[in-house]
Amino acid sequence: MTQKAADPISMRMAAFRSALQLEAKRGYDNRAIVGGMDRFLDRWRSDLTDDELQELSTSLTATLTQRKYDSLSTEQRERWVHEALTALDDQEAFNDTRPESVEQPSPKPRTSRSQAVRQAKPVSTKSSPEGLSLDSAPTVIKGVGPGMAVKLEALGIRDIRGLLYHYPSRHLAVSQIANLPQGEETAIVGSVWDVGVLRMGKGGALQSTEAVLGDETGNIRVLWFNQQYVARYVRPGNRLLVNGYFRGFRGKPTFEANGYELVPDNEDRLAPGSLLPVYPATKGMPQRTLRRVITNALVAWLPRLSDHLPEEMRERQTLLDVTSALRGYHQPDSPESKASARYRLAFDEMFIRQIFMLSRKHEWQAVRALKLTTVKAVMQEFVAALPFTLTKAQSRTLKEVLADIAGIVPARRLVEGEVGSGKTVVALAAMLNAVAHGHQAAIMAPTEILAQQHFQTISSLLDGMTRPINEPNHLVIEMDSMSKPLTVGLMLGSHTKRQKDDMKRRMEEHAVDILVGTHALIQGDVDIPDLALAVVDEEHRFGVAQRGALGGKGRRPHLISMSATPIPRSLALTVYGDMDISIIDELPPGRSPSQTKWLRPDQRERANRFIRKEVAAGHQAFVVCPLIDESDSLQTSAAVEEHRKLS
DNA sequence: CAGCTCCATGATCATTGGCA
DNA sequence: GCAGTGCTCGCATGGAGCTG
DNA sequence: GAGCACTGC
Repeated sequence: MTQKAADPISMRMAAFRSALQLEAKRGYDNRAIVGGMDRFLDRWRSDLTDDELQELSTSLTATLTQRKYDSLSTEQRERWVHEALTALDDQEAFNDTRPESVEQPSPKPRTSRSQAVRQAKPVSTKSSPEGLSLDSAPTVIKGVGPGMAVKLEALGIRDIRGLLYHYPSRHLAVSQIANLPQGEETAIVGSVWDVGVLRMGKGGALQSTEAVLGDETGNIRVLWFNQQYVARYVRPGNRLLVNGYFRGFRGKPTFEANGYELVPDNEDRLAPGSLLPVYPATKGMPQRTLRRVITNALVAWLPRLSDHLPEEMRERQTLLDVTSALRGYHQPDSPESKASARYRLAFDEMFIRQIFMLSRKHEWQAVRALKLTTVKAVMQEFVAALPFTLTKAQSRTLKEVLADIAGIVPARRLVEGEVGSGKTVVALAAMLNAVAHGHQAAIMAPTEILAQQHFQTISSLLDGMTRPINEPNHLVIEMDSMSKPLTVGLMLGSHTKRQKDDMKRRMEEHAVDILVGTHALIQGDVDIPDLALAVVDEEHRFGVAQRGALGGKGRRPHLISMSATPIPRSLALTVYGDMDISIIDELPPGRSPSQTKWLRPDQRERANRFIRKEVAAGHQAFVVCPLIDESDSLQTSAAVEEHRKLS
């Protein structure tokens, strides 16, 4: 190591002292310091200026003349270390009594600045906290000015709350030097014994910083590639936090550092076993700064947070209070405390979501709907006319739906079931029931193709009852149990304006009873004056906002939502907390459940063989490709290419 | 496609001094 | 609102993966 | 070394 900077003598003393103490702790095996004690002494002494040498006490000078620590016996080493420590004490006592002018002959004033490791200031807001809230700009935090506020904004942080809730994306374990894990990023905290610049790379073009860091368990070489300036920032005697990887390089154990951060001596966090937060960051915002700023925010604001969950509830659920949870997730002292903090914060997210959902449901149901009591005759005729019998799951779901719409509280029900499970049958039954009361119903799909499919399904389900007409996009149904025929209309965006206008007019005149179409079209263009029931397919964000679109004239339609997305019930309850849920978990007989297989790229030929076999047996297959034509830049398989391979 | 964030990777050369 | 002054950041490169 | 944040006016 080279390029010694002149440090205040006290820093050098501190480094010497910790080296001695570690040596004692390790049983005087001369391994406390890389290279051994003798080399350390040489280096240490050669760093002193002549003036500084003059200032050394005689006992310390004597100690330093000791050579060949290596050759001493353990007892001799012990004695020598003891003497050296005493000499250091003397020296420091002597230094303390010296007048100030002699004390600070250091040529670089910056030492005092860098060395005055930023103590956690008792007040972490700039001005008085009066009039500030969690919504205040982050610039009220010490260390945050306009420039930094811009960078924080890029991270989505625009107020104090944003800082407190800027969660670490991961944590690093703080390890001791003696048992650093291999191949896993960790953090270590230790005292700096030596720093210097190291030339490497071709012609020594890379100037890297090398340091020796020690804790109670040992010491290690730390390396910052191509960051020469670290050597100017870090001084011997500093307490330093580094994160990085422990690797052996050509037999030399080396810690490849990614970051560095000075740690105040009185800092009690960062004990071995605790966890260091790693935050999502931006250019110009190293982890060190984010940690500092967030710590400042935590210190100033956590005490002022009040918990939105009542204590009784927290106890019942064994949840931490918010304050501890936030502190515990930002700065956990163990994996366990991180886990319990995380649990509480996750609970909050779920809980708030639930509240939001419930309020949405509340709002939806604040307006009355039409009572659509079950018209038994119609239901019986419909079920009897079906080309199949309803499965148990379908009957159950239909019953639930019919019960919903029989009340004045607008229904909000999600019917979940995989493709082919028969959701449309249930929806159609409910719509017929609405029509039996003399009202209108609509079913909406996300795409034209799906809308068309619904229309066809309805047509085939009611096959025996359709009356032939020569008007496209219309279906006329005659049921014995109904006093008059009913009309089903299909409206698509691709229809001509004339067709659409015609359909709109018929809807408004109530000449159409059931309308099939796409979400956008029905919500945007059509006024359905007597809408009593709306069925929405595969649209999960259908909320209160859309109520206006659905004849919000002091009345709400019942809402049935359909989804084929197979998510577990518990998750569905969370995500669709504003809806009641029915699950059709049974396929009609003859339908085999679909199977999903995942194959690796090298198993492609297996898939192709399977396809060929099925096709040969007269079945069909389809392959989904992300592109139609092969592109130069993208390595994905294009439809054209895939087609060639398979044919 | 651009613009990001994140992650992994990077390892000289020659002289010198002490010792056999 | 301004100026002076300390404090902090300041790797380079390439690939992967994400988002507008 | 350059910009930022803080301090003191």
